[in-house]
Amino acid sequence: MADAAGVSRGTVSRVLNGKANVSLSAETAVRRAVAETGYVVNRAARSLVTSRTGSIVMVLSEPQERLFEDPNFSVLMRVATNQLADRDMSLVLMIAGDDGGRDRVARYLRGGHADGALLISTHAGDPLLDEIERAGLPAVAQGAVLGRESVIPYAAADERGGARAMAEYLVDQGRRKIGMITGPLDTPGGSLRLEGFTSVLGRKAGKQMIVHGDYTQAGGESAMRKLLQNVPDLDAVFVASDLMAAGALQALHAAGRRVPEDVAVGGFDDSAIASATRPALTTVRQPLAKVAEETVRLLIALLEDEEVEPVVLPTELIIRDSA
Amino acid sequence: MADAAGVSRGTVSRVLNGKANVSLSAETAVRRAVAETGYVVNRAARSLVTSRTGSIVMVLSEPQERLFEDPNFSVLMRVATNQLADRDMSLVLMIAGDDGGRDRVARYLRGGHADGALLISTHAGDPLLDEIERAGLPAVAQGAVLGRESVIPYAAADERGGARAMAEYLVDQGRRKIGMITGPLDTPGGSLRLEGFTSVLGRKAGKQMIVHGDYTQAGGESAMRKLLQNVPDLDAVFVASDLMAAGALQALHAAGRRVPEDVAVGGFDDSAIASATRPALTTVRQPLAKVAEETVRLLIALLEDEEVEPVVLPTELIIRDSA
DNA sequence: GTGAAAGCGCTAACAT
DNA sequence: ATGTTAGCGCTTTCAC
Repeated sequence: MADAAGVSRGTVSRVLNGKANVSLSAETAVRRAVAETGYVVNRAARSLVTSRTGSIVMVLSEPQERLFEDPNFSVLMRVATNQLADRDMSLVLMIAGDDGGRDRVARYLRGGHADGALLISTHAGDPLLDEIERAGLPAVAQGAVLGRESVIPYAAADERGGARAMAEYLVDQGRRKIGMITGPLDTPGGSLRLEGFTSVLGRKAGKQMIVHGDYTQAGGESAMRKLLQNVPDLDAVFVASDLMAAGALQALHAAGRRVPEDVAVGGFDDSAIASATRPALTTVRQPLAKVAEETVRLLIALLEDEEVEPVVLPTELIIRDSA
Repeated sequence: MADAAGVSRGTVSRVLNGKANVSLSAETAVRRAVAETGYVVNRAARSLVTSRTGSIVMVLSEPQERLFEDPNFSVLMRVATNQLADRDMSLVLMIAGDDGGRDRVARYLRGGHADGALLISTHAGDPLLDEIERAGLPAVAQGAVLGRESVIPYAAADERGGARAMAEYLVDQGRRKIGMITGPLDTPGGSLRLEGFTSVLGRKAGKQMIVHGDYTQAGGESAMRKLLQNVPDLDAVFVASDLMAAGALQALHAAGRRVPEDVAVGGFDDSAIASATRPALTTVRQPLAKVAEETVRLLIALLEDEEVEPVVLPTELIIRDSA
């Protein structure tokens, strides 16, 4: 390569890395040679000397079943690959759904195989978090990591605000007995949406009005059954995800309740399923693509040693037929 | 590391790579030292000398909108990361949705940055295919790549058979005017499901009975409208994906047709949405996880220079309420 | 069975 | 502004 351009290896390297102190003629010669020979740098060799890998890991901390269904995640993936590709970095995917997976990810990170980590739906108390902190690896999360909000920067939708908007809407519609089906409380979507809900309902959000789900459709269905059992005269329910809401609709249908006449149902996410259910779901739209973009932007900033602050983006109430 | 174990670097390498000619005592010493020092091999250095990268690329050739909604894809991803992680390989994700993306992937492959490629929903005639062939890179596809069935091994569901089963079922139910909404014809799901359908309906599958969709819900909805316009007395429709079928249900509802009384609707995939629609979809279940497993198994076999044959797995008719 | 040593392709420090 | 050179950490001959 250096021969083909008639310059030294050092100069080739300088051109390829955009370093200063290269004459125009040398640069032209190198670029021409690169084009002619189809030369591509060997990343392994570069990585060996720079000790940067040019790749970042996307860590999915999710029990298997959710991965099948989560819409957020594919958006983030798309945005992340695109945005990283622009900087010639690549995205490595790892799943830390169980101990074995977490171990693998930890080994991988410890091995210095990645320059940074993108944390997806990491639960509070995940041992991986200590590992990352100890390794001093730049990391950002999509959605706040509960309890680590100040150490791990994140971008997220305004979970609390979105939930509050939905709760207020249901109240404004004249609903009096409003229940909630939450997500797992160790996820921000689980606890923050609940917080938003109770901040509006106050003491009316009694213990028997709240049932915890697991973000699956089947989970939403059984949670709804339980809620109906707890509170037979329920007239509205706020479900923390559209998928669970779809399950809740089925349970309500099976119980002979009309939606929205007898029971109003509010979802969260505005995922594809929201407009497919019957009745179509009134829900809270999350600006997923924007959240994903911001998440990646934060990581890139971190890699360049810039200061970063968490980003919280506004949600939007989408009114359809279920409430 | 070599010092810590009291042996030479060469011996350490032999132990770590499971090579022969290592005494038990040396092996024990090395393993102990590894455990004590927390040593992890430097992949870049290894890669530099072996010229294997230890990673494989998953190439998603999909216009952006589908990625949001495709269920197959996350299953494959999960299976692939797990299965590759078992062999200490990592999965790099690339999206080749447009020319820019394709270029990036091509550059990446040409640069020898991956040991193999996992092709997802690659369309017939994708220029990337030539690139891969030229580079001699081991590659397998999920779903047949139309026109390259014999050069690119693949694992897939029996698209044709599944479609045939659905068509036969609709006929057996006494339906006479059966339409179809297909996927894009340059995808195996598009053309093979159509083939299965016409193989049963024969000349009854006239041109105006077939409308092409794009696998999106909105596309299914508009395709259904068009179909109703073409054939007002339609009494059944086979839709090539559940998501499009959800759209079709909405169009039918809007047109005042009852499902299944007036029009029977059959879907394909048995994805999460199939049981969420009302009425719940009668559909064709694809063994996604199995397909994903087989796809990865094929690639691994290929990496080890074994002979591989395409794998086609049986589908199953799932009868619910829509037909 | 094991050590010594060459070298993978690159970057960065040092000369010039 | 550019060439020269010393490694980066590993695997792999080649001796022994």
